[in-house]
Amino acid sequence: MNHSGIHPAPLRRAQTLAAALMQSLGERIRDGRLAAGDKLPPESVIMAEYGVSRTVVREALSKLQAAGKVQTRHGVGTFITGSDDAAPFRISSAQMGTLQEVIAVLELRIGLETESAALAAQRRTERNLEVMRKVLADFGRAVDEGRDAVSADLRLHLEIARATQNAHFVELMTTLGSGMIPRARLDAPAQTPELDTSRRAYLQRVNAEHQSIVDAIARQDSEAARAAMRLHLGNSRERRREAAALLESLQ
Amino acid sequence: MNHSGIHPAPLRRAQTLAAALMQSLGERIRDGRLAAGDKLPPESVIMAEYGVSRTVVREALSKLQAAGKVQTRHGVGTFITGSDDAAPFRISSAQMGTLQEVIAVLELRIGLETESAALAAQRRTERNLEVMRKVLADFGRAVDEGRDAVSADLRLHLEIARATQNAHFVELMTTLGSGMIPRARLDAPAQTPELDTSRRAYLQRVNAEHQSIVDAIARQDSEAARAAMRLHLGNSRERRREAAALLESLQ
DNA sequence: TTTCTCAAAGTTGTCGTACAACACGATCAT
DNA sequence: ATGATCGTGTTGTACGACAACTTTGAGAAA
Repeated sequence: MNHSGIHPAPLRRAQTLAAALMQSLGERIRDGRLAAGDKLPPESVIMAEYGVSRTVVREALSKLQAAGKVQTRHGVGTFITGSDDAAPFRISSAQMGTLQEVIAVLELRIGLETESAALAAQRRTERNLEVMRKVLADFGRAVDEGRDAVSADLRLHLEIARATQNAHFVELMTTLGSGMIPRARLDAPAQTPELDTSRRAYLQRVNAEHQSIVDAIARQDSEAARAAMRLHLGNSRERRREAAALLESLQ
Repeated sequence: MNHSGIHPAPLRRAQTLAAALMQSLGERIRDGRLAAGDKLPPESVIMAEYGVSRTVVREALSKLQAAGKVQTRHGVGTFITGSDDAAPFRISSAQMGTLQEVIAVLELRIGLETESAALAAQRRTERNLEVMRKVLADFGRAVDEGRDAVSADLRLHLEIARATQNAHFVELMTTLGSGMIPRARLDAPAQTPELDTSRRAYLQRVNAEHQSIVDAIARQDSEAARAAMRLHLGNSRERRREAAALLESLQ
């Protein structure tokens, strides 16, 4: 069982082995350890390196292929595609399966949206403010009536992006948001009364945080807006952690 | 060999059976014959319908999954995901034509990369540092020898993104970076001696800023790293403005 | 009756083996 | 020297088996 060289990281199990392997190989590519045009090791070698079956290797390669990162030629091998100038950034909701992934995206949003909030405070129009306040009300109503509040949440963050008057923030936020929507059921009305009251309390805290962000933007205090947004997303990250731990304990 | 029902189109062989099957299933989804939320038939049924092995079916489903069109739940089934074709985020170099556009992207980068630098300071490995220092040296050499320094610039920013250990930062930075490269000629050796000395001075200031970012990351001072990065990108924005004004006056 | 337990069935995840199809380089016959 | 042929390495497909996970429902316990 001599793997000849450095054994790769032992594949933190994401959801399936294939997904984990895809992630690992994807990192190798991003890192530059595997450059454009390079030939990947044969499937048999990858099998040995990671200690998985060929089924798993092939599924991982298949996903990378679908993602446009590699290209396979029958009887020859698999090659890294030379990032054809346009390497579009996208996040599929499938990737948001694990808590790790959700947190990773939140980290990105912290960077993006704190700046977004600060710029919004400087540049928001009255119209932007109107929309924000309307969405804020929608959110509160959704919470009271036990409806799904994720959509209103997303709309608020999108409107803040719009208020920067910089189209890139809006586009990027849209891309990131599309991955959030399918998680709606997680935030949907809970089954038991205890969970439901806890959910309401949770959503009301979220709403209060939203309120203070909008307030800061309204009075054009960009540093306060930045801080409020960072607090909000940081709290979201912690709440995710706690929710995951809670679900774990209920199991 | 009675497939019991309507035999689907006999799979015009695209390249591989799996690819053909993926295409066929993808059409069913787009057609609306399979709507969002629907459950696909079990793999065993698809095998029978198309007369292919489970290997092929699984590879096809795997590709659809990677494309975000379906989602599989272990022990339950495969389901159509509600139109996840959310527009991917991309920036074409063609968009970077006007000064306004360049500045808009820089604003985005300020948000993204200040956070990136802060996280990098907390999480960077020794290997990350090595690469950063090497790239820093490359940059300096390129400046001295009058070569193009944009590529080294990009590589440094990419390595900082890598040091966050969060793949999304790398992916996004790669996307943003692909739009920067074609601007190389602007930073290429100038024609006249006066412009050349000014260019050198400019690039040496950039290098100094890079140095202080890397220093902060090296000593794991995340707030300093954040500030240094913000300073760097903010200065870049101003330098762009000045350069544009200069070119304008020479016109 | 109601609730809980758990056993069974249905489905996807992984493994292993075998062979077919393809590409490429080396070898051999002419 | 040249061309055909074979061998080897690699990916594509098939089949069978079992593990892991969910859901459901039947039976046991309250």
